[in-house]
Amino acid sequence: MNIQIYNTLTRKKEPFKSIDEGKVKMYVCGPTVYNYIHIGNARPPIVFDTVRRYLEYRGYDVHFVSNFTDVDDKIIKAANELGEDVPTLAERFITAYHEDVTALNINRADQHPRVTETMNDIIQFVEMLVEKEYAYASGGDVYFRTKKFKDYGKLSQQSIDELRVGARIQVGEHKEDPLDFVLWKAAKEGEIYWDSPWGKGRPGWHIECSAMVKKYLGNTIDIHAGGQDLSFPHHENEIAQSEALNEAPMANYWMHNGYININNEKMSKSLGNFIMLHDLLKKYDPQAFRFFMLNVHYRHPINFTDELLDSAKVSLERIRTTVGNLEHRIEHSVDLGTNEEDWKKKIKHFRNQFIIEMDDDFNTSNAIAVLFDLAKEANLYLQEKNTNVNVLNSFIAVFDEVGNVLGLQLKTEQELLDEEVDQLISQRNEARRQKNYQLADEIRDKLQNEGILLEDTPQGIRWKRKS
RNA sequence: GGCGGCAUAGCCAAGUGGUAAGGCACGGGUCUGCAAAACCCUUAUCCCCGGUUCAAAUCCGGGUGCCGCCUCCA
Repeated sequence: MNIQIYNTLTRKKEPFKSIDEGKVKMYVCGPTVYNYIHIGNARPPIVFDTVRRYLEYRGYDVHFVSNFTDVDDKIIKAANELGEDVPTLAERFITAYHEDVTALNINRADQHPRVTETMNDIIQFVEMLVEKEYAYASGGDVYFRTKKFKDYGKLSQQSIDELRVGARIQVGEHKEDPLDFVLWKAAKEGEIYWDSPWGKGRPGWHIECSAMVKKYLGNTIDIHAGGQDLSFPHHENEIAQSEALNEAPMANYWMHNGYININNEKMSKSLGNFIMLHDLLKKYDPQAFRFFMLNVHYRHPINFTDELLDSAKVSLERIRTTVGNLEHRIEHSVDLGTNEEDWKKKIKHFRNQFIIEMDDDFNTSNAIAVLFDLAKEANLYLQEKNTNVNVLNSFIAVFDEVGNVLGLQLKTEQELLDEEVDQLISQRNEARRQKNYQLADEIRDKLQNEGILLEDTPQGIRWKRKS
């Protein structure tokens, strides 16, 4: 079996083969840090964190790099508006980004390079492009000579001629050709700047990724990923810059995730329907949000509504309840059931099925369906009078293993009850023994109001916190 | 105008040639002191019209509807 990846470059699923056996070099375009990220921005980190986890699960040593754009027009504008300087503002939102994304159980990249810390490499990169005549300085700016790069348009399947028809030169630009794009931008009066061979300025948007990929991962990497909207012009331009200079493919596999809509509308400033992840996470379980995102194949659009997120939360809860019930059974049962091997075989089947689904272009939707199948099987097992601790543990182990790959915490930590609650539960047990169901129900209601749900099982009481 | 995507049950969503996964919601049942959890049952002529094929949600042609990119928005 082999992992299949849908490659935007070829518009096909292809068997994944890494450049160096057992190793994967992967780059994901990161955020421009001028504000909190919105929920659409959260999709690439979630999706590609999951891809990374899966590749690691399959035994690859993954070198994962994701950048921060910490200086650009939007940041400068935001900083001006807030009366803050650019580095302070960027730093603030980088910190916020890490907080938000950590809540979603997204692992840190091996490197998170910033534009401002990669300035020498960027300048060098541009210089080399100028030397090769793929770039030219003009009026303090430097532009990429797009028509000189013959493969231009190969990622987005656009012909240069068609593009040229729609392109336009903005007033005040010094391009030779409308399709040329800026590599280095001269600073306006009062703007933050870095010195360069072309005067004071800052990098254009696309060049940073080319420079960072080269610096941290090399000329050709295995996977380059980002949101669908980045494929043109951002990734197209990255390819042009990098391949013009390196004379080697920039990445073997290009992966792009789909968009998120809000109530079936595109998120946009004009519609005023931006949802900041930061705000969402105050109200919702981050795990439920991650689950919600993974429940849809990464290349398909997702529609976000409160109802759908609620529904995802209930779905996730179903699996967690099963895992909780398995754990509860271990604590409250020493009975040894028979046919241990048969059950273990079944469990193994689900584990294999999970791998088959994920191998198929990271089909998390199907992988999650396997989790529900496993939950059903576990629930059936829990209905047996005698259960075997080893089987229970095997179930839990697979939930844990698979959950980890998806970045979902399925095991609930066992909290200790505080004394008061503990006492109430004892009182209720006593009341039930005496068939004083009125009192028993009163206590149950009281605890429910405090957010503690009681379930009577043949193996004794089980409680959980209301989520 | 160019490039591309999507249309599957009340809702969400897999499935890309062999006769429709999974979840949420709804209804019925079992279990329970009652619940909860769980299990069982029920629920789809796969947007329309043609065509190819023994066989199509799945391939081809033509419609209809929605959407994205081509404007530094993931």
